[in-house]
Amino acid sequence: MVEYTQRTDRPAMSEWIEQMAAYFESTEGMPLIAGRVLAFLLICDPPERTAAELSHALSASTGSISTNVRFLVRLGIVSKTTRQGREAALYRVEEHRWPELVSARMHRMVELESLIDSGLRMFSGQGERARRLRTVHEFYQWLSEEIPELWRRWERDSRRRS
Amino acid sequence: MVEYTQRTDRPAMSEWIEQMAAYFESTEGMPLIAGRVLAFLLICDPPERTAAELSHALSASTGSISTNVRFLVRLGIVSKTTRQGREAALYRVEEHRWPELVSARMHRMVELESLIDSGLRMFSGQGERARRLRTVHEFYQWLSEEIPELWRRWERDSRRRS
DNA sequence: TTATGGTTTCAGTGTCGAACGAAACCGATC
DNA sequence: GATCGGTTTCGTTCGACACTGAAACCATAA
Repeated sequence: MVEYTQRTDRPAMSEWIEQMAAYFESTEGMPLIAGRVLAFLLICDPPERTAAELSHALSASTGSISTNVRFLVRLGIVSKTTRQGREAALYRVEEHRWPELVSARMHRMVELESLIDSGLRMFSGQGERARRLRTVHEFYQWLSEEIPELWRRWERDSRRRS
Repeated sequence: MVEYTQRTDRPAMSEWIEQMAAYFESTEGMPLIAGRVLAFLLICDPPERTAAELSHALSASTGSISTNVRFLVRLGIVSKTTRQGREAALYRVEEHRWPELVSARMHRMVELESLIDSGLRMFSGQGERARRLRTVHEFYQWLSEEIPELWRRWERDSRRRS
């Protein structure tokens, strides 16, 4: 008889997981299963799980778990640990990495600055064309100073807290 | 003989438009055509265009232009103006709205706080489970104070500039 | 009223990617 | 060696959605 390792206990728990997955799907474009794995790893006890356990707990195919877990590892929010004498790899969420991910997301937003910039150089001659671009550009110039500043502040504040 | 209203003049221009569209597709999940329309409206001269002109300039079907222009209008970054005595509506980019859009995007990121919060309440009993959630929660608590602050600063700085 | 741009609606097409499940693979144990 | 979990690879299915093009629609001008 198989001992299923703690399925998503109560309905409330699996509902919370679904909401998390839905959030990541809609705002980050993350596959549903990846979001479920991430959410589950945040609250499962013990915190380390094998791919097989994830597959059982979330009733997703082993194939899907494999690709999505790899996705999360590449993202940097989940880590894979192996031990000798134990064939199964263990996955756990690296929750302290969360701020880095959000930071990276914001930096990608600011990346648009360089594109706007090149457009501005390209059409600098024409007054009206440049006007609209300049308005957007001024904003990104401001933002691209503020965002790094924001994360320096986070470093400082979180260091102080601990 | 038909007078095409200024197709994407030089190859450099249409390439810039493609890069913009690609950016919005990859980081915002925006349809390619919507990104093209947005980019084109940022640099076209004169700045107001009819749907038919957009269709010509970007060689996209009128149907696609219709749906994507509506999408951009609903987003708030493009406006539609009609005049009496003129059946064609004119579209123009509302470049001063750009900061609002970026702000909205960031606020959606912060929305995760409430979900994490509810999870935290749900599992507050168990020590280990709550630990990971609390780490993430502390970050979002900090962030959800900083983000509104950031935009207050933008209001202030941009007012000063003008 | 009819004719003339222009715009929207809608059904159909093609593409992309999420998810599955079976087969292959890999390490460790017996 | 063979066996046994566990993991990855891979071909396939399925659904979503971007895009098209033609038909319907609408407002103005003749």
